Amino acid sequence: MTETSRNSAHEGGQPGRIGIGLELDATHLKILEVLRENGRISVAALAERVGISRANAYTRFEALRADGAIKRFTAEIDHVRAGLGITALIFVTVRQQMWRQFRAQLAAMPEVEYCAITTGQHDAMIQVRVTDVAAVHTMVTDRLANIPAVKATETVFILDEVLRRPYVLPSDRGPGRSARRPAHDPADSPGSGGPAGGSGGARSSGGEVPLGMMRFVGAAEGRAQLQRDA
Amino acid sequence: MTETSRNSAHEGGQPGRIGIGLELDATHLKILEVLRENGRISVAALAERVGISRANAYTRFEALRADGAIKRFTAEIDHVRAGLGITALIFVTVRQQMWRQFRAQLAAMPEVEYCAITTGQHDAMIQVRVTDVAAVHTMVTDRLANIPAVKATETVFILDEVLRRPYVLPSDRGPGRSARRPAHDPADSPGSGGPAGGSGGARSSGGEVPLGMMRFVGAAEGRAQLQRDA
DNA sequence: GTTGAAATTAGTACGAA
DNA sequence: TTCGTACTAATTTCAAC
Repeated sequence: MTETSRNSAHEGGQPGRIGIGLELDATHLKILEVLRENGRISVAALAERVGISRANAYTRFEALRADGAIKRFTAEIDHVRAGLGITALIFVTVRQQMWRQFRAQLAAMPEVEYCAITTGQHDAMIQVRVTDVAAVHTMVTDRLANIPAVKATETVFILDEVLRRPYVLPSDRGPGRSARRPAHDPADSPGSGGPAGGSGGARSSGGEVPLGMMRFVGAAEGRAQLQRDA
Repeated sequence: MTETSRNSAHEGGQPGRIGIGLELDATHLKILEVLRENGRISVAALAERVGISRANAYTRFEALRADGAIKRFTAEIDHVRAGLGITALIFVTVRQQMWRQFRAQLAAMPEVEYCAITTGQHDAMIQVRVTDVAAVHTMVTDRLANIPAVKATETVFILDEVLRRPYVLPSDRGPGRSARRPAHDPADSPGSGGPAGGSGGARSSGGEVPLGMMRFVGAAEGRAQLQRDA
């Protein structure tokens, strides 16, 4: 229920159908644009803001929902007012072939708001919200340390959340640049084929990383099985 | 409009009033609980699910909105279906006394979905969503590198988003544990007073960090002025 | 894909407990 | 404060164009 979609996989929509199920046109994107800023707007008002008829808005709204382009509607809550003033990032190194266990344990931790599998030095990044700094320490040393799948952790505190956009859309880019494929020199790509298939040469540097350097690989050993493990 | 609230500051609610403006009781939390999972629920249905009258639900709903506990309602969008299949984290080291410029430049980058100021090796972490890997490279080398405030970057790709909860609430914890202050030994805190006032001793380690180690400081030089700079 | 009308539901205001 | 009810306004649905 709380699991998000895989980057490269579908999420239980129509079984057998992997790719896109709905071709999003400019109007669809416009609807998403309005909806991400005001998720409680009525469809009637939405139609007016987008510039289409109400019936059309209802049809498209329902299509976006059914297709999965809109996953859910949610309220953005002020964590500080809700009593969770401390936010931390915990970078986790996961023991190989224990991803499934790691995922299961994560689901049982209510203070975890976000978890992503990453390339680079660590294997996963989790964001937690707790009441005080001590709770972070408890979380890392007591709860995470007791998971066999967790090999090592590194914790960082979030001092300030500068920016949070309610989901980026390709239409955010100016009309001059293509949304599908921004203009660039095709020769200077660091690696083609996407990160999910990443298994290129190891370029792990120890100290300060110069501008633009990417940690593309380094902890990919246990990640190949990720696709079928969980 | 897209700026989120400071961890330790208010956000333009009632001027002069810093702390909490509304004491949240169990019913308020219950409302938030429902609303974060279904932001489009009608107040009538909300009242029924929470177990209060409609009039009461309207009053509390409005109070939560006015107080700022609910910041906004938004639609969760499937970035892959929207055409932004690549997600990356860029860790940025910011040149001292250039935070204001850094923040301003960030606002002009539509592909940035989230940016947080952190403790640890780097100063900020930004999450970007783009169409392909090449766009990440372009973003880092062309756009970020041209910001004088940016000293160094380190990029990591997100292979999978395992978990995303629509905002964690203190009520997520079981009823046995206190929401305000979880039971723990007060002596084993890594540092008291919260991370916002962080200026403790430097404990920066170079290689693999053992379990539970925290990068509490290390790049705090330019961060003290953060409170008044931007 | 659009417009317009009917049915339903949502939002407001009030007095009572 | 909270609840219940009645009133008003809006939204959603469904029809025909």
